[in-house]
Amino acid sequence: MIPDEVRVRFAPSPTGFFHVGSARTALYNWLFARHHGGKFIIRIEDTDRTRYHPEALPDLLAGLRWLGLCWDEGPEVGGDCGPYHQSDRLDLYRHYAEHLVAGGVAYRCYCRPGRLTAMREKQRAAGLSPGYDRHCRHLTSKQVADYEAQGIKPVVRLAIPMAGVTEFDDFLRGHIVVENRQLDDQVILKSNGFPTYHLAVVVDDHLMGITHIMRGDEWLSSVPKRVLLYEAFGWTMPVLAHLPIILDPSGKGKLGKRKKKSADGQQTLIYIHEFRQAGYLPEALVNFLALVGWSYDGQTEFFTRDELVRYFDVSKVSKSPGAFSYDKLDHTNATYIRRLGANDLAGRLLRVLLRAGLAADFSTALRLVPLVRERLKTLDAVVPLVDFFFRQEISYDPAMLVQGKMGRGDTLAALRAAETTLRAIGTFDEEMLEGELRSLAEKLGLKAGQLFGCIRVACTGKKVSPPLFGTLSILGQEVVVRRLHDAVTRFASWAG
RNA sequence: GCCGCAUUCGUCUAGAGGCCCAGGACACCUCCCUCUCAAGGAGGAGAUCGGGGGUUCGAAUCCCCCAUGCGGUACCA
Repeated sequence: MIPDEVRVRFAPSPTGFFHVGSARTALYNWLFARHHGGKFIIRIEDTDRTRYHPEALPDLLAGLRWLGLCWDEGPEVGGDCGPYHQSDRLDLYRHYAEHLVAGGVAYRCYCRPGRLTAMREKQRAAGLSPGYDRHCRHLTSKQVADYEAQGIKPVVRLAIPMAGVTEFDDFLRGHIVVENRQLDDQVILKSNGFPTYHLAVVVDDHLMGITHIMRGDEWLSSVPKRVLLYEAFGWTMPVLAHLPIILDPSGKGKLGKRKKKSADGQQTLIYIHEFRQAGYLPEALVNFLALVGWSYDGQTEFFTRDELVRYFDVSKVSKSPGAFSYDKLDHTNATYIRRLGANDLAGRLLRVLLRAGLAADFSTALRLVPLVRERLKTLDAVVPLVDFFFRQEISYDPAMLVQGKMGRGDTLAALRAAETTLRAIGTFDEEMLEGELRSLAEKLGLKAGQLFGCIRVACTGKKVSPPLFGTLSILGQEVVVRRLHDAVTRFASWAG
């Protein structure tokens, strides 16, 4: 089952941004390769010139690198089986297509697109399965000469046997049998000289020595055509495993290629660069993605990359599609954030803060870490949580200063007392602050929460903030006193 | 329409004839902790294993039928 050297590939088509569903497929291939000490190859399937998107390839490679899915052969790294762009391998496909035509397994077809659409419409109207009517399968040499004389550029079609069955084994789904009459005489070489997917993939997988193919379920029904090609070439087919697709959070449809709102109106992220920008850790995304469709023991939820490599087993991949749960991703991400070392987290947060235009520095970021670490689902979430540390002015509705069961007079008195107390305090560390403010609350006849809430709003402009004493301590006496003073004046004029 | 694949708590899944009146995780609820929000701790609710037939002493696990969902049916991948 496992040959001397395992070679797997991830073969995306550069038609759009790197999608999280593709990323999972890439991940499984990568894990499989690493698990078996084999090679992970990237091949770019750019045979559809009409759907080609120039930003797709850079986005893909950046995404793979971000996720840590390094490849052994492929774009930018080269390898012995190149080129790794199908558009650079056109001669190869033509050669093999020609070989098939010569062997009678394929034939040239001169039908024009108009005739084909009309034919399909008629078939559909008649309640038949649409399919090529094999008009050109047995042309006389005179007919061919006529078409050629008219300058029609032919396509090459695979001549599917008229009867019998094609069978194959899928590592996950078992033995599958399809009747040949269900199969169409698929185009394998387009009139522009480009191959279609079916030919290119077979030729490349063979030439590149691919031993195992793991790809999305949507390809399962095209396998018989490939079996026929392998047979025609006399090549042995790699081991196939068709992976279940990833569904959107509702579990109803495929996680879309396009950005759309989920049922609850939340923005859903689907491209890898979006997860990156939103502050997900690549290691968390990898951990999460590994578990959509695969499980180790049904118990373990967190795996280091090495553990993933060690434990990954394709035979334990689920057969049924799974919904993408953003809640679970957030949970995984939050857990990874909590486990990060302080310096590491500080560095990552610093980048986010700077990107948000806040004048942060590393040492402040490091001091912030213990205050925010347990409160972040994503790195970006740090911005609204701590922005007040880096702003000169904060703004808020003075009404927020009034805490539950407090009147305006109480509030004003509390703010004034807090200002006085904190102005007079000697050391501005957490312990001292807590002691002073607790006794102040007592003196004022307030619950600790009431006083603290009041100060919180005055100093952060928010009802929710990191723990108060740590926050005040980092803010520093000068800023805290100033903000309390501002609060007193603002509140006085607002309460009028 | 035709063909193929799939179907265990809302979601991700464990489960490969008795260990399962189905286990874990997310989400949800309650309580504890508590300066807010989190995190953490302790509990709770939630699946007659899509439905119906078999096989068997015994089925979520094997077989058949049906239903539903998804995918394919392109000079797209």
